[in-house]
Amino acid sequence: MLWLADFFSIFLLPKFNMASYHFNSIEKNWQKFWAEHQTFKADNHSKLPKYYVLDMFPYPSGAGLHVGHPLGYIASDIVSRYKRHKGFNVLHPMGYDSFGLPAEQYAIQTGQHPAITTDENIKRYRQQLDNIGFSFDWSREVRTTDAQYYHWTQWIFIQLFNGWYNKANDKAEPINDLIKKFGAEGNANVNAVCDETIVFSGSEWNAFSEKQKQTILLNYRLAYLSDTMVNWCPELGTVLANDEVKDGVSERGGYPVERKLMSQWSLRIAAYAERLLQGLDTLDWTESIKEAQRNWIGKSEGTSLKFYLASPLTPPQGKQEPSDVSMVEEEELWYATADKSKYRILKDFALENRRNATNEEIIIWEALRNNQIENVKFRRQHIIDKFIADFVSFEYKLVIELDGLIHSLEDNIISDEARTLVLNELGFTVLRFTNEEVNSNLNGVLGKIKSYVNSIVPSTPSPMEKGMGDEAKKSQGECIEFFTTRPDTIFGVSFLTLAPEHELVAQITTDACKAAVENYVTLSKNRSERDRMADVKTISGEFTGAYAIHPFTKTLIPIWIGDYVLAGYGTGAVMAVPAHDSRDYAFAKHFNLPIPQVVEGGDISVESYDAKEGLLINSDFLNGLEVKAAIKKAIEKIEAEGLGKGKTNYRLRNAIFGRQRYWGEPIPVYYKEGVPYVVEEKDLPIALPEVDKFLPTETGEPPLARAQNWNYNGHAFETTTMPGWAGSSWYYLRYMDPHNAKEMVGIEAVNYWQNIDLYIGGSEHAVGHLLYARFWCKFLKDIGTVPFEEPFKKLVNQGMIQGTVCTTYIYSYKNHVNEILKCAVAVDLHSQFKSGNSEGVIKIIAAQIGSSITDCQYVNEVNVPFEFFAAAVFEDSEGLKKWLSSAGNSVSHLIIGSDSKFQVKMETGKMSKRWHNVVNPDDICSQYGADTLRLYEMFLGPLQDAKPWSTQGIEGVHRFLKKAWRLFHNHTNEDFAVSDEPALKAELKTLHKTIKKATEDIDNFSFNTSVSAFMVCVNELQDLKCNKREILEPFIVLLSPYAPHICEELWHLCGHAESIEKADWPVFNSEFLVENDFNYPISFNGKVRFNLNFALDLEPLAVEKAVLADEQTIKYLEGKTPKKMIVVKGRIVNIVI
RNA sequence: GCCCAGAUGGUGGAAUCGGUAGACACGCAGGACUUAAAAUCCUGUGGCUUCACGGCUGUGCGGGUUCAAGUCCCGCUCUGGGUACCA
Repeated sequence: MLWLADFFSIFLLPKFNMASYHFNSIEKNWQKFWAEHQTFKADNHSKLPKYYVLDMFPYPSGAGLHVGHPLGYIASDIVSRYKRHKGFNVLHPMGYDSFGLPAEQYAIQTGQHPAITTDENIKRYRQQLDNIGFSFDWSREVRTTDAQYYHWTQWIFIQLFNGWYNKANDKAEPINDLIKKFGAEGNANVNAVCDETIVFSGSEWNAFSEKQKQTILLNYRLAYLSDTMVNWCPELGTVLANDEVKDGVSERGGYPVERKLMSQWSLRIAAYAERLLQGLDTLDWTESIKEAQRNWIGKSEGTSLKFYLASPLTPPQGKQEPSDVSMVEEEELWYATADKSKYRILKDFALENRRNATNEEIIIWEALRNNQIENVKFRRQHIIDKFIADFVSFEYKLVIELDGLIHSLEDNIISDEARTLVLNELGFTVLRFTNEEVNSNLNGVLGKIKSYVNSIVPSTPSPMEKGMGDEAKKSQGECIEFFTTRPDTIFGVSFLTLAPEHELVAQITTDACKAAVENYVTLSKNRSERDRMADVKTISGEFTGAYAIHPFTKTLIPIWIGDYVLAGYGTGAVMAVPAHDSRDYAFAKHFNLPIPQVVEGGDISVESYDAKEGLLINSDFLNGLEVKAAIKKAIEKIEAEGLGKGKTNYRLRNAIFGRQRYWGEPIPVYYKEGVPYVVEEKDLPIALPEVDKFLPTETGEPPLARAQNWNYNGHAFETTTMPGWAGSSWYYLRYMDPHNAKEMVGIEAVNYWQNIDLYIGGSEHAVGHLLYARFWCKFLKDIGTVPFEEPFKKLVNQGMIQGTVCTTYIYSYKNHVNEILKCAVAVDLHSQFKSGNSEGVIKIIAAQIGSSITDCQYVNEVNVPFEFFAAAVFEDSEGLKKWLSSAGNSVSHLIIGSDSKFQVKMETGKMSKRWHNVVNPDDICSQYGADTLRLYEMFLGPLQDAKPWSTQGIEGVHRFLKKAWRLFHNHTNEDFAVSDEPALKAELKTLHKTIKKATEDIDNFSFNTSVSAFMVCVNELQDLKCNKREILEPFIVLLSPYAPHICEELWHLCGHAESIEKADWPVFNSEFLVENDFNYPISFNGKVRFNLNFALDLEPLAVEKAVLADEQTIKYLEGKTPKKMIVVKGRIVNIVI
């Protein structure tokens, strides 16, 4: 193919075709010219209006660019070039999102440093991009893997760490201000987005140890360390964000993902939930992307609501006391006072100790519990710092220890003296008693406690006493809290459902139901996330035997558990209204529970009526109200009675920010006594260290733990790295000021360029990248780094260019001499095999191979390169066999279809190395030229639509360029020939029609239609035999954004020394399109029969008269009188008979 | 299930405001030039019907509004994308 083209260009064309269109040399020349003249360099100090066009920068994968990548880049390039013609100072940069998993996976397999792989891939990408002639300002290139770049990614992390979200001002503020406030007045009046509401005074804050302060501050910081349930992917050895997990497997690689509790860096994106939601309304994005973000943020407004239990809580196990603090609160309390790094272990020990209490311990506890001694509240087996105290009172800062107890690991190592010392340091007094004392002289022991308690004044509530606040005391733990968006349906509640994991399940379950409930809980625990997701239809649950009291009707409501209720959302409990919620309805039907209707509408005997419309019935004080009004009234009543509060829930979770990976930005954090600190800004960047292997350590720590001297002034560095989206969340800012060594972006640069006028990229980033980048932008606005709140004003999603995926299936079989062989088989056999008809498959294979087959097994499916196939069939069987064997699938036979051709299953799918269907744009460029590729990709259809790649039609576009070229050249000898004669009216009309269309189409991103307008223009000019400069020069300016090389060449042939890029966009003049008359379509009852020409200034009445007088009209009227006549000036005439 | 987008010739698609459906291109058929091929150019090309003029029909399906509907409204079917026991 190639050699033929070369042959013609070298030997034939120069001889006979002096000036034909040699795209290869033309394109190379101009690409060189643009690079040498820095034609597309953007100026930060221009007086011109600015226009910022951005493409989503690519991850430089090993497969190189495929024809799908440039689609969006071509569109943005057209807009950039157009805007330059229109007199804008255009910023159109490109870079690489070069941290990522594939390079690291490759590094693990080969030992090759990811930086090397990445560098090679970038070189290849750059070459491919250059071939297409983009007008990028390469002097501004950024790479997320550059230390000069991730310096500032780390800097942003530090700002997040040093920031907290002040709800009062609805913005992020410096943590130092918060610390000052804590010191002055405590946190009672701080309205922050934080994890826990610990209340302390200013003096208490000042009395806290450094460690305690830091622990509390972590609850406020926007970048924080916490124990979170994460999506752990063992195969990849890392955690994944929610949007990186699809259907229980990793989006990249498709490996299973499990839920795991880990200490992780997270970003408090949820603080910005409302602003992220509100901001969407101001954006020029497609509705579907905005909707996807709204769903992801998942705002739901409703109310919290308490149901009191009908009977007091029964202890689930003999030894566990009725608690006035629920287990959750107890755990939170532990967490507040415990050493976080040891918390997980300690918690288990504490629970274990409680369950296995010694006799002496039980004796003391029976005396201390329920405020029996001097009304002092004691807790048992409570975690303080690294220790588990046997008994503790926070008000009196008193710890009571019994000797002879089995302590936790740490306790065994550290002596009792040391324990006492540390506890004293924390402000506690320790009283020690031996088991013998307790057994022989309990009264003496209690007396000592009493006299101590009476000797001191109890302290005001401390942070440790969180959970002992008024609210907890009032509730007395005997209620269950719910969240509902439909408080109006409160009278339709016929049962309550708790998640199987709900904390109260064990405590409320009656003995009669205990076995079944425990069984069910175990069952749901063992069901993996994936099973639970896959199996949505099966309804399951158990009755706990317990009842709650309806807050208004005071009737008894049974409490069930069911795994359709998620522990992680709301309160993990649902007030079930089966008549008006489809899931509750299904549950009620399945277990035969009542379905009382409280909103009019629908047919409750068939299905639930979920619509938020209708009048309330059977609902006491809500009767007769519309749903909306009823919701309002119900909330008022619930709040008035102290049963709950109007509340807004968001589905948006805080973003986990750490990855147990090597190839990412190091998190600029070090640990001092287990407390995280950020490094000083002057020490940035913290460069990614060298490691011997890119794998976790033997002890399971991330790869960075392998690095030598991985510490900061002797303090160990964080070993996790940032996730892939860190670098891409702010890269658009760095382009504005890419070489600034002092700041991430200078204020002057960001004030000039502002936010992005046009952002083009794939819709696969709908929630991930676009949401995170918006979050960071809002944060950067809060801290004064950028002057705008939304980074991307207008977003256009280009559709994916899909490839063809060809699949064949491999079977292995044994022949008559017991040899094991393999054959590749057509699709129809595979479907038979799958449906269990292996007998039939064996028969067909045997018939083809011509021998008896004793055994036949399906082995796997193999994707075959598309280039082997013309149209789902394959004739070169030896070639295919060869390819299969080179891909590791040696086959002895191909099973041929009835048409004696080998058939392959063909589907459209993603273009990827994996499917062997990547089409390289370089091939198109060398065969047809970059201009043809650019025009063709635009001509394929609307930018936003997904389309399978095919080269049919590319000839037409190429032909068009050749035609355009010929307009400038003499027909006989092909010399350049443009005339300076004035243009004719018809020629000007064609030109201005095209100016109008091309201008409007770019503004509407309708690039396919403007390509067709150019074709129409060239066809018309060709018919007019037009070679006039007055027409052709403006025309190539119009065409140049699409096909810059050929236009640049023609522009210079026309005698211009400067780049066509500097030419002004032609101005449309409507005068040339003015028509004096119009060929009216004359229709009868809406059917067009013929046309009549009238002057356009002829009034409708006159047109009507003239039409009626026409003999054709008379013919079609067939003697009837028209009932009505419509004349639309310049459009149509319709006669109603 | 829910949300969003869409459905037009053999194919990709056009019709931006309710006003001649199928622009432009591919493919196909026929022709010109040529020893031949390539390249280029010309003609035709939704379906049915007719020697022809023409007629009928036609934008996923069924209704409706209108002088006029691919376009607006109601009810479906199917396809693509997103999302999910979110209370």
